[in-house]
Amino acid sequence: MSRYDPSAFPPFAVTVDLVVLTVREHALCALVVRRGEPPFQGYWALPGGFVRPDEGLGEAAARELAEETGLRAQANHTQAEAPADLVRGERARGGHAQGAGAHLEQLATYGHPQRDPRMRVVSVAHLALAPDLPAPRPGGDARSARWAPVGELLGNGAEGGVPLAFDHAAILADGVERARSKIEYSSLATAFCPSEFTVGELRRVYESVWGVALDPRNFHRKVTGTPGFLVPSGGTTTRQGGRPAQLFRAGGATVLNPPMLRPEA
Amino acid sequence: MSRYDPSAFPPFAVTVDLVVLTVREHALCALVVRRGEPPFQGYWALPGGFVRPDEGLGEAAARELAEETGLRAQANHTQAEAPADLVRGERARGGHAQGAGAHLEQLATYGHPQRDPRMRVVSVAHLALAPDLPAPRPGGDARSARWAPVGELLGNGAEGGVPLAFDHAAILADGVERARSKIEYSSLATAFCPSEFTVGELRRVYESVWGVALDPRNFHRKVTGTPGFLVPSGGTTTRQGGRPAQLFRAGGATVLNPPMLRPEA
DNA sequence: GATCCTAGTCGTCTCCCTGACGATAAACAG
DNA sequence: CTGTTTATCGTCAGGGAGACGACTAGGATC
Repeated sequence: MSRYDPSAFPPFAVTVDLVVLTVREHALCALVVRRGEPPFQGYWALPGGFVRPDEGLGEAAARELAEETGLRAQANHTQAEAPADLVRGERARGGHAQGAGAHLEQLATYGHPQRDPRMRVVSVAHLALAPDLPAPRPGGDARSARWAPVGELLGNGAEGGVPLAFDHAAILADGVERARSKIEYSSLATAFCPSEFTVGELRRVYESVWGVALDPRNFHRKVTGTPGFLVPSGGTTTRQGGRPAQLFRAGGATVLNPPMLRPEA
Repeated sequence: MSRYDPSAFPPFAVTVDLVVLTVREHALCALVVRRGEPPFQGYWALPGGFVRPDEGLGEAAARELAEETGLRAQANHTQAEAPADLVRGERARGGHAQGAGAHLEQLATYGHPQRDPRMRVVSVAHLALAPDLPAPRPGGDARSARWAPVGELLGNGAEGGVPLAFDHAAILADGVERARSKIEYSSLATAFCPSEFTVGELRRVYESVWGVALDPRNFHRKVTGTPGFLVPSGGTTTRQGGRPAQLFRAGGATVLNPPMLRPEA
């Protein structure tokens, strides 16, 4: 049989959906937008949209991310096409002032036949990690958008929390789990921080994403002892009440060996 | 703007491509089929095909896997729709006689606009791990198929090895890298083994996938000491020249904590 | 049958990482 | 000056992993 018959193929709609995560007020938050039309009118949903005929999947995700948040994506590793104009994560983190940058990577693809009641839609979900935005008003267009704590969306306890449209709760759960596991063995937690940050801020990122408390002394020893994870930027800060802290920026290392251990047992 | 306009959406073709890996003669091998028509006529390619209008992505991958190898897929964790008739990996490994079973999971999605010269094709790649098949003749239909060592396909040294069709070399590379990293922190290496196997056979799986030599004594201590990884089945074997080895089957554990460490530094 | 070879299994020793936690440093609030 | 808060440095014990010796139990060879 002809495996790629160009004339007779079942047509699908292809979209990208975004799990955009940030840490706000010691809580892991996701960007959600309110749907203005059926189906799921009035429900909160992940931002996303159609992939255009002439753009790649990562490009579409970066475009949607920029439209929703103004963040310039730094397309990152993983698979698929990496357009030449998007630098790879390893180089980007070091080079640019990443004030408006965010980590972006492909998450997974969701294509259940009935996931959209109107037609066959395959959605390539992407995961974006962003520092806390100075402008909490994300939506670029008229739809309302907000940062919602993921615990609120997924329902950490008994109830399922705020119901999300389509299968977006599952997508969000997968994205959160990916972020949780990935900061274990990569330096990705720095994507939640501004370009300069303290060890304490980085520790609060880990604590917020994992939902645990970490020992400040062991954490400090670990992150400053891992080669390439952090490089001191020279300055110090006096943000909150205590002793001024040394400022760091993300080093060149992308993988952490040995990894950060998530306490749990 | 209307994000999900059902009437005007750009149509895409959606396919699944399979990275099917096995270990044969102390080498990691991938299943490739020869293309009988243009483009890339005569090239080796990954098996795959169109997703049908009424089937999910995992279903399509399982169907293609069955068509090409006769393996019954055991759809595994990760995201996306898990049809009710496909058991999840954790339960399946324990329960069934897994003689004809293989691990199957979604890998990543590739959608560069020009990846197929004829039309816009988005391919949802899947990764399958199978034990060495008794019947080395995989193809179900007329096309020729073979198990090729991945080193041969990807060109571990200077040259790029056998050229693969489309972007299949990149997909294969991603699949191999996924397998290499995943056997570190999961019990997935047992998917390369028959239902009963020895510690030595499992060690040779790790050695073949990673391309390194492991200390038999430390490996034995590690795998037998990890709770839930292996359960003794009672029997022993006298395969090759040495002392008979104890037989095991895969235990219920899916994640390895602490992980197997891939020597490298 | 004695010997060699091969592969499997058990132990030991050391090093390094981690978790637990005490102690000191440097800011600010009263 | 004293208490509070956060940052940073040190110490100590336990566990896991690498290096490697030793023993076991089969077949092959002489």
